[in-house]
Amino acid sequence: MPTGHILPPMNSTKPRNCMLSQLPADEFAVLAKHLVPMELPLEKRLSEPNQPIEFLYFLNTGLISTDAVTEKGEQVEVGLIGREGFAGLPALLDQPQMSHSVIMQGAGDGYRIRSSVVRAEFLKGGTLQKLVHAFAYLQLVQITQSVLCNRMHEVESRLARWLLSSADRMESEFLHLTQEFLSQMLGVQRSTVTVAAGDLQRNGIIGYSRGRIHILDRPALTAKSCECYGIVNNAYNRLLKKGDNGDLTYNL
Amino acid sequence: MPTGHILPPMNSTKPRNCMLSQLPADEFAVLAKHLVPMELPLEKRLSEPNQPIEFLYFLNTGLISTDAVTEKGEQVEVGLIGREGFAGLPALLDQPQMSHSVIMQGAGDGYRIRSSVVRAEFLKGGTLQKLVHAFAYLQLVQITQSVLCNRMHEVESRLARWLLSSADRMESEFLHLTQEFLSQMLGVQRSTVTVAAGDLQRNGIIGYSRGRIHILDRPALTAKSCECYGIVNNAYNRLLKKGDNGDLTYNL
DNA sequence: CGCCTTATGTGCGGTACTACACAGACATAT
DNA sequence: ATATGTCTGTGTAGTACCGCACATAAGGCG
Repeated sequence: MPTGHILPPMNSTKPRNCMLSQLPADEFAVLAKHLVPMELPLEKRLSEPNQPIEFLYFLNTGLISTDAVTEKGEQVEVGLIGREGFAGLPALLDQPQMSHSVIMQGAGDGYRIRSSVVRAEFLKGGTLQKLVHAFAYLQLVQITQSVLCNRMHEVESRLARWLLSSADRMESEFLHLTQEFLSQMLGVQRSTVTVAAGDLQRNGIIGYSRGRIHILDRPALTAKSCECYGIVNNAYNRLLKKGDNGDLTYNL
Repeated sequence: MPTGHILPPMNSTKPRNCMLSQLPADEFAVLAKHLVPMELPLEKRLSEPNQPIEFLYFLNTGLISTDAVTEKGEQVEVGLIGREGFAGLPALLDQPQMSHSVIMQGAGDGYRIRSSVVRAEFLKGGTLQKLVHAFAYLQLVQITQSVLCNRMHEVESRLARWLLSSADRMESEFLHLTQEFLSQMLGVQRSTVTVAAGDLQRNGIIGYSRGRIHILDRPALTAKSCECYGIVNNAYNRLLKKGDNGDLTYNL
């Protein structure tokens, strides 16, 4: 039953990553041998655009951001990943690369594992496959909604949506990001973020200073966000259940 | 060897849909019993937002557009599907719905099939699963790039990208769409499309009249498009090979 | 403490669109 | 031939954001 003992540092505790923790013992055992626990500091890059995806990353804490990039250096965030998932989905689809950069957007820790190991287990069709499919669906919903959102909704709404989603995945109302960083995620000018964030600040909805953001009034922030937040959030709530003990599990 | 004989109307010919045609005989036989051939006229709706996805659609000819929608009626296209794939991917991930509307954007024909049938076969892990993974990857690349494109690139480039992609999937330089329709796909005003398309027309790059668009100068149109076209196109070319006989096959 | 770096605020001209209105061109039905 | 609907062109006012420049503030560190 207690499977975590295989892992050196997180000894005798189950991974907080909810895909790993939800695996039956036999499936987990296969992966556990290859999981390398590690700290994942802010802005650590997990994979580079158009480079082979050698490793997957399963978070216990923290937040991963995947960003589409162009050669010109244009960059926009397309997805957020917390402990409900992992980075490197294309590798499981047998595709070694993507024009993405994947980066830690909230400091935390997790496991690195060679993608070929997970892929082999994924193809066997057990619980892991079910979990991956559910996670892939959530990513799909998220990215899809971002296509529409980036086209139709204005900066302040997108900022609100983005702060809420990040806080949800991080399970924390405190985020560490500068306006410069935010502007890259949202794909707007830094000074545009200043204006939008300043407005939220003046209304007491968020507080921030030098890269430390604190969500003060979540209902008000939700009201400022576009409906994209609700649509994506509903999908997460449909697929994931959070227990009183802090466990997060997929409804399979 | 000749598997098509199971199908009433397309008798003794293999489906042009390249996922179906590439299946080994035994896998195809399982699906073939349930495939319902049908004409798919322009603007036929294949699934409605937030409704159960009961059927998948595999095209032989024509073009499917998937669009993200909001309750307000905002709408933007997120993906194009031709005979290299099918509509209804979320159903294979065991998720019955999506806030998408799926519509025929180029008239054609194909097969309808109950999603549960395909899902059962998909989970067995044969060739079908490989094909679905490859197709899912292509959709992912496409959608992801659209997130960035919608944020960063201006209408004329997006229009050019979009015309090229549609023509690629349709395998035809003639498209049937009004500017009204185009404006919904691109998420801009109809009159904005008039201006952008008028510019392309004046430069002899495309010709159009009352919903009939003809690509006249593909190199010039490519030059007008943003690099998103190239990025997505490269992914298609990596994964799909087109034979001299018109066959389209995935490199598995 | 003063200095330097990093983060944030603010202003200003320019632009790519929006929102809306209306007119002309063409297509089809009566 | 006339009517009716559909598609396309054009103009005008307004706005959200860009692009850039520069000012201010807030730690970090000697």
